[in-house]
Amino acid sequence: MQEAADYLAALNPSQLAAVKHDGSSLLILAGAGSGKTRVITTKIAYLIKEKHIDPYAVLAVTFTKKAANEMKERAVALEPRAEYAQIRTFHSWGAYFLRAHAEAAGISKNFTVYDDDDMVTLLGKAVPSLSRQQAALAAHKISLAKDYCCTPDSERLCTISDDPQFADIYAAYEKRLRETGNVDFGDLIMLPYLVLRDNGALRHAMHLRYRVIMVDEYQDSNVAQYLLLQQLAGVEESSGTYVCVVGDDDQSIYRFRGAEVQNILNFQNQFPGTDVIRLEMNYRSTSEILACADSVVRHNGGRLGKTLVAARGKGKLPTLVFLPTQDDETQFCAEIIAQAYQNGTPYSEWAILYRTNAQSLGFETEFLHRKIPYTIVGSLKFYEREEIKDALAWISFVANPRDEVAFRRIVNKPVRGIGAVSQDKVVAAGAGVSLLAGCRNVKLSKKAQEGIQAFCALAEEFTAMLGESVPAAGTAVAETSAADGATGNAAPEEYAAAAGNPAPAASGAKLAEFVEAVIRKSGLEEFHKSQDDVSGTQKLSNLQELVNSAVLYPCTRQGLLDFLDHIQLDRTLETEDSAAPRDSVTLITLHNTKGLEFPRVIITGMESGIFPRDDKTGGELEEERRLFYVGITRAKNELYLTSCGLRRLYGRTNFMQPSPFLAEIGAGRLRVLGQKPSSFGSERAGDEDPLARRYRKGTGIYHDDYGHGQVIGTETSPDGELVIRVSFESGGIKKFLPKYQEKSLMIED
DNA sequence: AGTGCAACTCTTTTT
DNA sequence: GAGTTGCACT
Repeated sequence: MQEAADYLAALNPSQLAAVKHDGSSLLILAGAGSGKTRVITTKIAYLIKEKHIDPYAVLAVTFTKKAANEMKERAVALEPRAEYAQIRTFHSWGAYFLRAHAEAAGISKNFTVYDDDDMVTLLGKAVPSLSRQQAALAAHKISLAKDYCCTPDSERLCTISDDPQFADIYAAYEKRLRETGNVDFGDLIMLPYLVLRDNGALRHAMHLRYRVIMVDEYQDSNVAQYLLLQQLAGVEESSGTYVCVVGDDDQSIYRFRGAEVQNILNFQNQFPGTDVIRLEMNYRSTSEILACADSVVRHNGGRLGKTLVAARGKGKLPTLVFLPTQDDETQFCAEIIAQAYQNGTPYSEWAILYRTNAQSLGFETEFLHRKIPYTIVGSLKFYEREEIKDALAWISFVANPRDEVAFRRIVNKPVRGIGAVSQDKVVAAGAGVSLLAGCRNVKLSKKAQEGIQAFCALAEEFTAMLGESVPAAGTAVAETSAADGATGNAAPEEYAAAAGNPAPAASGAKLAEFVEAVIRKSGLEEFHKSQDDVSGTQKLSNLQELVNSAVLYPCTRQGLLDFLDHIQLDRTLETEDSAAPRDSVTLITLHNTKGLEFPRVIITGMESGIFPRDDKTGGELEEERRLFYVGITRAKNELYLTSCGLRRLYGRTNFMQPSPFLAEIGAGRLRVLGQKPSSFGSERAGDEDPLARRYRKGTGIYHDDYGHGQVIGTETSPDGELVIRVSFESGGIKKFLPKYQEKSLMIED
């Protein structure tokens, strides 16, 4: 009892109301930093503790593995029985459901998940007339269609693509995908929805099972997820399942991935009788920072509306810094971080935020130079590396020999003389059944035939290692103890030797050894070792990293599938390994900051065209604005915004104007440093510029890229520097900034 | 089938 | 400017 009082006493009145709420659906509008996770986890604990809900009947879904892990951890800390609640990502729940109901969904129970690249590969084969780029575009559209639960025959497909052939392309892709037995990410949501929609008994069983369903970050859910939630909750069937969604419409930033803000805006209509509780007390940021955030997001229409109240003090006024160039920007950031470090502020208190990954480069260079440790979040993706995808393809193929994409990836790597033509023949012969059967049934050239033979032998050997298709149970038991001994020594060579025996690997073996054997025997190790030798890459050690990550899984088919699910459904978890310095500055895209907080934040590149991008209008512009809002609300104590007058973009130097978002923050909410560009109402720069004399109107110019030309006019850049306009004989008119580009501007008489 | 060079195109990306 | 794609050549 005492314990119960304690964990509830930590809540403010609205949080407590959200935890105790019952009787109808609930929408919790949780502003940034309002203790959202605390509310969800406390509610889970409360339901189990106080309301005697069976933990097994609780389903809580999030969007990222990280969020799911954190939620589980914190709920279990409050109530140990929460261990048995289903707390997972939407997609991992989908995978779990589909493994149990593979047949109803029309897929293999040994399915693996195709990522975006795999989709493009498969689509390229399903519709060969598509160029690589067309295939990539169509694959993206197919993903989007699935995010909206549109099948190829759906009437709403035209809202996804106006290409009249799109439905056929989509249908061809689906046919080919079903032949592989695999699914793509969209299927992990859409297929469970379709299965439940069409199977009343199963739906009813789900209603009986899940008495409580909670969804986190609901503003980033897509239509398919909404439809799935509707089926699971049995809204129209009075299932009595309690639904609680938590989110913040102001932080919806994944529309381009199919997220539909309307889900949260319309929740009250879609789930009749919904109560709404707002969490508006912000425990993260000082009030000056929140004032900026509010003044920005206020410019958006169609909000549910929320006003954050700072639980903390006023704090420092956020700072806006105008800088001449992007190099000044990186230097400025490095400088204030280094100075703060001198005064005892750890590097880890700082985060540098940018709109695009490409912007990280300058900071990396500068920080390297100044020996400021940094960590880049989310740029290098472990699972997307060639060697990792190769190894995973082999493993996936062993799990599911209908996997065409995996087959094509590995069958001729290293070279076995099996070219595209031979591959097509094998796939045609084995489609929908088994590509290994296809290998055996197909007639190929002598060279290709030999290669296929070697490939099949490998595949069969690896399959045998999973310890199934055992001829006699008795031998398997006998082999178990023997192999256990070998495993204890963990010597890969020993295992390899043991695996050479006709008897299958035993149940005690670790999957890591299987993965290692696959990598070595398939020739991938040798193949990538030579790549390392030539290009100085780290492919071999990356492969070793993959082997290590399999150590916790048993060497069985189930262990293998679990391992693949883990990899496919937790892709953010790159190797958080060795190189990461303990105390370091975080370099991160604005998107990736969602859910994070830092004592000191610098949002860089606050320039029109970069942030927001200049092609953004209407709803998309509002999404950019929300992204800015997310960025601002990451800051606890200090916030800096930087804006450059000149930026290199795609190899060209461009004049930049300050982001329109800056003007939306009212005057007086920012301390402004640096030279204000003219558009912000600054006085003109001084009169006599020595450069102006050299580059007078009429001056002849020779430029390496553009040839001969003549200065036809001069003006002043946003930061008061001389700008010349040059008309070239070749036809274009270009602007130059002599101060920075003098080297490429030769003066002619 | 593998290599080399010219041409293209550049967001964001939980799963 | 850089990384990638696609074609042509061997």
